[in-house]
Amino acid sequence: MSCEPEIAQAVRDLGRRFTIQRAKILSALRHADEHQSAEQILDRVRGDDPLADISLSTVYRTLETATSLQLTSELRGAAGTTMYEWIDPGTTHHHIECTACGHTEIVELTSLQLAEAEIRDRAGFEADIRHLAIPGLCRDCLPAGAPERT
Amino acid sequence: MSCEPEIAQAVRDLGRRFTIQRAKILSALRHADEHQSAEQILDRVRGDDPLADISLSTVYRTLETATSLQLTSELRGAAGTTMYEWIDPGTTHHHIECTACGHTEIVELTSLQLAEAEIRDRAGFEADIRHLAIPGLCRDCLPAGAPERT
DNA sequence: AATGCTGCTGCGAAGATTCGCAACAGCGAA
DNA sequence: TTCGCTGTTGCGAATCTTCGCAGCAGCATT
Repeated sequence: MSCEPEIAQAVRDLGRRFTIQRAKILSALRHADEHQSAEQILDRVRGDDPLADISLSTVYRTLETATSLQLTSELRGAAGTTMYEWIDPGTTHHHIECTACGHTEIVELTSLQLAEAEIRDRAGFEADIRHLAIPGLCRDCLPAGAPERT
Repeated sequence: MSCEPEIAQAVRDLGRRFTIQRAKILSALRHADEHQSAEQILDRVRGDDPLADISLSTVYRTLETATSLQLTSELRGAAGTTMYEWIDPGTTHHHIECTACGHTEIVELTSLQLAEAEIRDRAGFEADIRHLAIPGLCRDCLPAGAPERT
C-alpha cells in the first residue's frame, strides 16, 4: 500500500473520487508483476488485507474507470478473460497476439509514433498506442504455403 | 447465399471443413453492411432460412475460427459485446475507439504499414493491422486542461 | 464539524461467452 | 459408393462481465 498517495492524487486529479476500494484495487494491480485478471486482483486485495471485502463488480468498474483515465490498460487474453495491467506513465510497449494460437509477445514499436500523429490529424483523436494489442499470426501459425492473401 | 462457393473455397483452402452452418454464418456476416454481434448474425441466418437452427455456440466458434483464418475480424464494442465484420481481402481500415465514451470512428491509416514491417522484423509475427482497433480519447473526452501525461 | 449533492459500492440478476461431451457429418481413402 | 477418422455441432452448464437499484461515503460548502 505504499503508493496510495500517488494513486489518490492521480484519481482525484482526473476528477474522480478516491475511495478505499479504488486504492486497494489499483495498488494491487500496480504491484503485480504481470497482467492480472479481475479475479486475481481481488485475490491480491484479500491477501493484503483479509478484512477487505470488495465486490467483484467494483473491481471491474474500477478497472474500467482507470482504463478510461489511462492509469491502466486492458487486453483481452486468449481465453475469454480480460487482463489488466498498470501503466507506468512514460513507458511504452506493445502486445502482439497470435489470433490462431493465443501466444503473445511484447515488443516496443517505434513506428507507431507516426500512427499517433496521423490519427490526431485525421480524426482528432488522441490515440493511446502506448500499450496497444496487435493481432497477427506468429511464426508457428503462419500458413506454410500461402504467406499472403492480399 | 450467393457467395457460398467462395466461402467454401476459402474455408477449405485453409484446411477446415466446410459445413452448412459455417456457410450460413459467414454468408450472413458477409452480406451485412455493418458490424454484427453473434446474436445479430444468428437472427440474420434465421431470417434467411427459418428452418436453419444453428446454435449460438456455433456462431461464436465459427467466428473465432474465421477470425483466426483472417476471413473476419472481431472488435470489442463499447458495451460488453463483441462485434464481428467480414474482411474483404485487400481492404484496410482502422477503428479508433474512445475509451471514455465508446464513440468510434473509421479511418485508414497509412503509417501502420511501417508497423507491420517493424513487427515482422522484431518478432517474426505476421501482424494483421488491416482492421486494427485503436483505443484513445476523442475530442469530446479529452481532459480540457491536461492534454498530456507523458 | 455538520450538511448536501452525487458519485461509488455491494448485491443479486441478467447478459455474453466459453466449455465439456456425446452424436453427427465432411472428406479422403479404399 | 462405402468406410473411418476426426473436426464440428447442439445442448446445457460454467464462467466472465455488465447492469439496476438502494444505501453509503467523498468532498466542497457552510
